Amino acid sequence: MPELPEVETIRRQLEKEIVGETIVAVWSDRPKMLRPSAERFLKGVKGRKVREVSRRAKLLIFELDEGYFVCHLRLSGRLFVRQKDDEADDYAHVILKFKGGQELRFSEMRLFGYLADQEALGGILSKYGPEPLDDLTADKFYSILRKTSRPVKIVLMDQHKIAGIGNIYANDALFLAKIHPQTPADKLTRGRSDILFTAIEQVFKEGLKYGGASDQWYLQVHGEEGSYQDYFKVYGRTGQRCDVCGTEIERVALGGRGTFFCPECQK
DNA sequence: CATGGGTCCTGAGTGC
DNA sequence: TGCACTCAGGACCCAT
Repeated sequence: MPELPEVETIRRQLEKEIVGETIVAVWSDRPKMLRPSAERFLKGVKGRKVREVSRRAKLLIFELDEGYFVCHLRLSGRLFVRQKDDEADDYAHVILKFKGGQELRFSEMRLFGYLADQEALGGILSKYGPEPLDDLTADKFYSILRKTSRPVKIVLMDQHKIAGIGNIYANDALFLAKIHPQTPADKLTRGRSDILFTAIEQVFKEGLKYGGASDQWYLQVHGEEGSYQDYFKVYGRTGQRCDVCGTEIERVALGGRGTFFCPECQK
């Protein structure tokens, strides 16, 4: 699932590919993926030029010469940069067509992802928590954790508390920090909070270094896979041996999400 | 405000 | 081989 490292990898690639392009048309066979509606979305972007591609949490933000729109990849979303005569992409439900024949194709098997204009977003961008690689500090992180007794993994994944952490990196960061996912957030000492904060930075940097994790659907803008999935520590590794102690990795459900940990290293 | 459950959607996986 | 069924999963919505 695209999390901060995957979305940031795509952002960096898009920045090189589509800045300066002018949107001349939008095609879709699933108009519900365009917000607030296909008609209004089209009206907001047609004829506009892409000035910059930025990111907030897991949202890609396309800054235009007038206004902006965003894209959320949710579970199985992919963005491909293609030429108009390139062969079709599976599950491509929205295509932005640029002047000159280049295209930005939004492929989304589960149909949870969306493109939204400013109007459809309301104020949601300001409701996200701090960016882990940017404005989050060890102090802020500790103060977030001590305010709730929910399991620490649930807190990590709460976008309103901290932005950009999803299931893969939450599991792997907790493993690196040797913290059990179910630990109540407010039971962590300042020292362990600091270790977890560093672990989050570490797994995100590693994810970025490998171009993201392509364990299910995620692909980069030309269809390449990332390779962080080859370096998963616990995520998706039920029954395999822990790299540190050799104990079998376990899986439990926490908040309805698959949760992976080493019962020996993470107590 | 904090918390937890339901919901969306479809391919993959399971059982027969 | 193929059918019917269940499940995963991010974030929003709603009830408590």
